[in-house]
Formats: sequence, C-alpha cells, structure tokens
Amino acid sequence: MEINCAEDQIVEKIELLPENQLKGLRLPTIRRFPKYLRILWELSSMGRDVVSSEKIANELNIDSITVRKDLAFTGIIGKPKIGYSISLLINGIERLIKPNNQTNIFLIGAGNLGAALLGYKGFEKHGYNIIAAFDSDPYKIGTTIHNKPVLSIDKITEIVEIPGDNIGVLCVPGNVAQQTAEILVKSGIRAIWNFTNVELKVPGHVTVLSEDLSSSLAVLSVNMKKNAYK
Amino acid sequence: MEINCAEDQIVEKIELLPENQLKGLRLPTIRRFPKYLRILWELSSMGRDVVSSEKIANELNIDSITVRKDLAFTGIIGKPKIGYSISLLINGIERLIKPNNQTNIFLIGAGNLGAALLGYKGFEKHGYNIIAAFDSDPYKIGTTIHNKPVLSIDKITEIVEIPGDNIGVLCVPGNVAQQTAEILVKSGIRAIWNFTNVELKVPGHVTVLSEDLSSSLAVLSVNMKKNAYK
DNA sequence: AACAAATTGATAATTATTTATCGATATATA
DNA sequence: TATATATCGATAAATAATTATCAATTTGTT
Repeated sequence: MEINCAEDQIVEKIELLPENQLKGLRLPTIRRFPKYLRILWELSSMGRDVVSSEKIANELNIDSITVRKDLAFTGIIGKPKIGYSISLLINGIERLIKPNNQTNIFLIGAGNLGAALLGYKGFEKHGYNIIAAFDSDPYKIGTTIHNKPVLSIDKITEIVEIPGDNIGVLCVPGNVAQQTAEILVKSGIRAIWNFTNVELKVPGHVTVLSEDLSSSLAVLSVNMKKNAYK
Repeated sequence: MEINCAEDQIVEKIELLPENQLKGLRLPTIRRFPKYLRILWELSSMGRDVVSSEKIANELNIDSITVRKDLAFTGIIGKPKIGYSISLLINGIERLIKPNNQTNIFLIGAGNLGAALLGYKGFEKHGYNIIAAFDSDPYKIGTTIHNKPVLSIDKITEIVEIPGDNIGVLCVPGNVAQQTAEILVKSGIRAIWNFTNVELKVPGHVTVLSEDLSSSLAVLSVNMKKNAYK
C-alpha cells in the first residue's frame, strides 16, 4: 500500500513545511492552536486587526507566556505595546495545522456516533473534505446521512483510487475495530481517527489518534472528588 | 445552589477517599486508569488472576515503569516475579475513579452528538446513572432516545430535586452554551462535561471538563505531516 | 524631547512527567 | 540448597511543559 499515488507524494512534498518548524511542536501546543484560531476568527469577524497574548490568554484561562511561546512557533512576531496581527496569526497557525490541500475524510461505521460525526462542522472549517461513510448494514447502504452517501464496506478498497491524503474515522464496534483498521491500512489510508476503545496495531506509516471518552469520564470523576474538598 | 441536599453531602463525605490519596494523582495517570481497567476486565473475564506491569504496558504501548508508578497510587502492591492481583487492581482503580454511589447524568441538547452520547455504554459501565435528556425542540420532547426520556429544557431546574451528584453533558449549539451552562449551575449541577467549543465560565464549585474535537484534528494533522518525513 | 505604559521575546526557574538504574524479593530449577 | 530469573518498587536522571523575570521596543502623553 505504500506504492500508490507516487505523483501525489511529490505534490505533497512541495506543500510540506520545513521539517524543523514542526519538530519542536509539542502536543499541548498543537492542541491549543485550534483554540487560538477560534478566538482569532471571531475577533477578525468583529473587525479587529490586532490582539495581545494577554487577551487570548484570558479567553482561554491560561497564561499569556504560554500563548507567546506557542505563537512563536508560527514565526509571526508581535509588536510591543500593540500585540499580534490577527490575520498573520491566522495564516501562521493554519499553515501549521491545516491538512494538505486534498485531505479526505471517510467515516467507517455509521452508527450513532458515526452519524453524529458526519455532521461535524469542524471538518470543512479546518480544511478537510468529508467524502462518504461506509457501513455493513444493508438498510443504511445507499442512503445519505448529512448529505454524505453511505456505501457498502466492501467498497472501501476503492478509496485508494482517490487522490490525496485519506483519513479514516473509525466508529465501528470494538470487536471489529482491529480487523477494520487492517482493511483501512490495506486500502492505503494515511491516518486513522479512532473512536473505538481498542488500541490499534498498525504499521508505522499510518498515523493513529485515539479518542477515549472513558479517560475523560475518569478525569471528570476525580476532579469532582478533588473539588469536594475545596 | 450550594444549599441543597445537606444529607447527601454527608453521605458523600463518608464515601470520599482520603484527600492525600487523590492529591498526587496527575492528569496523565488518571487518563490511563480506564485503559488499565479495560485490560484488567478482559483478563479477568479470561480467568486470569495476575498480570505484570510489562504485560499491561505492552498492550498500551507505554513503558512498564509508567504502569508501576500509576498502579502505586491504588495502594495495591505487586509481588516480584508474579505481578499484581487483577481483582485487587480492579478494586483499587475503581476506588479512585468511580463516581460516588448516586451520580446522575443529564444530557442537554439531544442533537446528533447528544443522541449518540445517550447511547454511550461507558456511563453504566463506569457506574453512572444516565437519567434523561433535555431539549427545546417540541418534536423531540416527550420522545425517548436510547430508552431515555427527552424532557423540556424548562424542566431542567427540577434536577436539583434529584439526590446525588448531578453531571450535565452539554451538547447544545455553541451560541447558547454559556447561557445553558448558567442554567445548569443554578439547577445545582456539580459538573459539566462540555462538548461545545466554548470556554465556559462557571463558579469554582462546578467542575468542567471540555472535549474539543478540533484540538484532536490538529494533532492528527500535525502527526500526519511529521510522519511524512519518516 | 523626555517619560510612562504596554507588550513582546529571550532567558531562567520551577514544576510535571517520563524514562533509567538498580537492589530486593519471590519463584522455579538445577 | 544454591542459583538463575522475572518482577517489583525506590531512587535518580532526563525530558517536557509551565511559569517567572526582565530588558528591549513601540506608542502615547506631558
């Protein structure tokens, strides 16, 4: 599956950021970037031109030093007494976190959660093309959910035909998660956004990001207990 | 809203863990506990009695030292050459992360995501009681989703009547998120699991945990780009 | 033009988290 | 019984992330 779309690989390379700009980027910083973007988009729509790190920090309940350190990764420099140019920041952040031009989302498993994710506005807003859903339920196949077609899971190998970076959003039951992931890998997928609670085993060239609601529930529970003492 | 259910407060205190057992617990550790639980539950169902930190670590692709440090918080001690008692570990972890006996979940906003979360099996599995959904859509009010009643959002203040710790799962549109959160606070909620992309402002006695899919998408995107260099 | 205020960005300090090292111990085996 | 081995748990080291300090700079004000 590494052999497909040699041309696309080249196109992609051209659009890549210099490696060292990504290198120092750490997880907490990356996770904050979309939060900055949301604030910047809003300020921009209000007609504002500049913003201070302090202002952003207050909106997010974090420290302004953290904001400045994060923003430094974009290469955008602020002016003392003034702050940062909002439009430059938006460009700078998007350059770091936006997907490459042709990045396609395929949703696997159009159950409750899958159907909900098909309606997630963030895909388009952040530059992803959500193409279709795959399911094995004959009653769902042929229908559309949020205007996206639901296709037979047997058709999944055809995604290799689609040019660009293809991301699979895995929303199948846990007991078929690993085998479905393997089909995705064979189909030439570059990344899996894993909403099952299974730890997937995939080759190194495939990027996996797992969501885990039970982890969050645990945090909520412990925070509540800690909060009871205050 | 701090004045309700004095008796329940007392009951709750009795069930609380010693404060210092929670104190050192850090976020990464808390987030791993449910992952350990899943493995332990599975091993237990297979009839296994003991497990080594190395085995757990391999399943999760983490370091065994991390596992041992995490498990130390449970107070359970393992045996050299043998490992840990699975049943003791399960008890120990649940003691830390399980909610208090009567912890109720209310879902606010029965849209796509909300409806999906109503079907989330993790609530029951981890000891939460999912009671009802609230919505403002008259076509939804009076119906059930995943066997849970959908009630008018006007009824929300009545949750203060329900004994126990009440958690609100916030799935409303972003533009009404803050105002809905304030209603929840007035209604005596103790925690909010926030699935909107708004940073909520709530009093200190209310615990908030925010999910943010766009943060995850950013991580996925950057990881894909980094992976392209390898 | 001098000064005050706001804000950045660099460096340093602190705190959090992961990873390494290693002695101690329980079990199995020769 | 002695020895080898797996494994824990304590301590230490290394890495990551946040927070503090402060000089430099830009703008506005007297």
